[in-house]
Amino acid sequence: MPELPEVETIARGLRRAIVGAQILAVEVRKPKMAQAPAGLDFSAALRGECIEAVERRAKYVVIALGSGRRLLTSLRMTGRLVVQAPGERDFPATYVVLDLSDGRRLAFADTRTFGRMRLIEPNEAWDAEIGPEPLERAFTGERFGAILAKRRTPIKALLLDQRRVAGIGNIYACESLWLAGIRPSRPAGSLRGPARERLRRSIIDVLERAIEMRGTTVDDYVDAEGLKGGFQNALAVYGRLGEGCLRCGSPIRRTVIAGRGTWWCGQCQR
DNA sequence: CCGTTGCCCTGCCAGC
DNA sequence: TGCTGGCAGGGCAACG
Repeated sequence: MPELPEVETIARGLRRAIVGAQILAVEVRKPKMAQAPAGLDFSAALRGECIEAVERRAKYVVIALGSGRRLLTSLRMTGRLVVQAPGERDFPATYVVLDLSDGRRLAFADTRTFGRMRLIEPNEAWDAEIGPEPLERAFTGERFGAILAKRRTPIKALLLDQRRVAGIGNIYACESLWLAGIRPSRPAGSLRGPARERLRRSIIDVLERAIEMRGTTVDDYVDAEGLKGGFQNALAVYGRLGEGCLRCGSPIRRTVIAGRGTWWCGQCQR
């Protein structure tokens, strides 16, 4: 499930691989997965574009194009964005293929077809509603405090809300709350002082360590080279129902918050 | 405005 | 063995 660390890993891999390449041809095999602004044809608009940069914003891979347009990719749960050598076989469920000038291909595959590519006009403020990047300087204690203040929603639900903080998904929400020793159901606004600062630092720490280990592969995730991540071996709570807490030994519990499975330690998360 | 619920979609797996 | 139902979940729409 690509979240911030996985998307960051993919974006870094793509940056090395495809910046400077030109898009020669585009094949869309499932039209709903390749969206363009009104009046534009996705394939025709991309044909001939140069790839100038690859960035990440929240859980989106952002490919900056010569025209000033941008190609966004949202991988959702099972999406893959992989660079393939000439003649290499398709991944299963490959739905959009960009043929590059050097013969390689950028393939977008997704078994569950929840993922999307979306072409964005140069001046479109597509990320106006998305919250601050937790690994940037602007994610200060003061800013985090303002985001949590007076919110009665469970802190776990708030962390998953991309309008509040960018890039955190279910795995890293669970892991950050465990590291900070905070119960996932706690009202966001009840976190103040040291607990709130512990959570902010835990979010940053967990995301940075996960990026170092090239993300978490639970089942599907692979990076731009098709390689699995390593952080699944460092998970403290996610998916560990009934196993011992790494801090206190009591069994990890599972509940549902905001419609998502939530793993946590009833003993040391308060 | 705010917060919650349901839907999209397929693969996997426990249970019968 | 083969089927079925439940679960996995990011982002969005609909609802109260």
